[in-house]
Amino acid sequence: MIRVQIPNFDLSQICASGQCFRMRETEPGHFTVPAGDRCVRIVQEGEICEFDCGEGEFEDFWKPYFDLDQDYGAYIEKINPRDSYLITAAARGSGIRILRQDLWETIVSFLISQQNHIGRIRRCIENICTEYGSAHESPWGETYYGFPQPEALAGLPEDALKACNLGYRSKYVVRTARSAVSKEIDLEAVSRMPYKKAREELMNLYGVGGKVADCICLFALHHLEAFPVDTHIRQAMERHYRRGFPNRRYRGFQGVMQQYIFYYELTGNAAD
DNA sequence: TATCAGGCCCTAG
DNA sequence: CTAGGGCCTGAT
Repeated sequence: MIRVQIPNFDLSQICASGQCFRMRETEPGHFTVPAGDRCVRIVQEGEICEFDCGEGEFEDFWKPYFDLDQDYGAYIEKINPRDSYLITAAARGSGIRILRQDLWETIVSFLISQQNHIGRIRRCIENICTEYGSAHESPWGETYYGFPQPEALAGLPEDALKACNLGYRSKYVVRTARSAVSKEIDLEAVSRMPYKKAREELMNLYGVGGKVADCICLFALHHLEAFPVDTHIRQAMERHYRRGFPNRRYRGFQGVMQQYIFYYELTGNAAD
């Protein structure tokens, strides 16, 4: 059990920010976080968190996963004080972190996310894990399912994942799994590429367009300059940044700002 | 009952 | 290169 104090860290916000579809708040302040074949339980009260794992695993895996060494207050301080919209959005989501999720898992997750609702996205991924992932025993005695490797999906017929409720996205996932297994795309290599190159490479995958590629770059590869534009962000841009988002000012960490805006738009901003 | 979700593919012009 | 139809399913 690891007990730590972390400023600008709020698991509820991260859970709702939609970067990770497997993370759950089981009861207020109690979280289960699956990642790849791992799983950890965390209890949060204010800035104090208790990670239900050993120190080695915390340092080596979860600390980088949640980007805990980064000072997000520093990002927030760089926001233009005259930009009241972004100031408000960042205040609302000040506990958000940009995660470092597994590349393969993130590719599949965001292939599934397109033209889809969050609830269904979660169910789809859950279905895939229980159907094709391997069972594991958690330290606290629960069995959970890991995320299946590409090999587990590459041999399926293209529409097999419709049984997991993916609909027309089934073939996107299966074909992408085949590309990974055949090394048509080298995920190891992609993970070492700079943003633009990685984005370009990912867009060669069947079903991966610009928006999905940016989500993968941001939420798995930690390219903070990636700025995924979906319908919510597009609307926010039209309402608040008619002259374009000030990319110059936030160069290199626009993705962090995107998350503040996305979370703010998603969780409702009626209290403006 | 229609519309449209955290898009992308494909085909026409 | 740009525009527009089609696509699974389900929430509203």
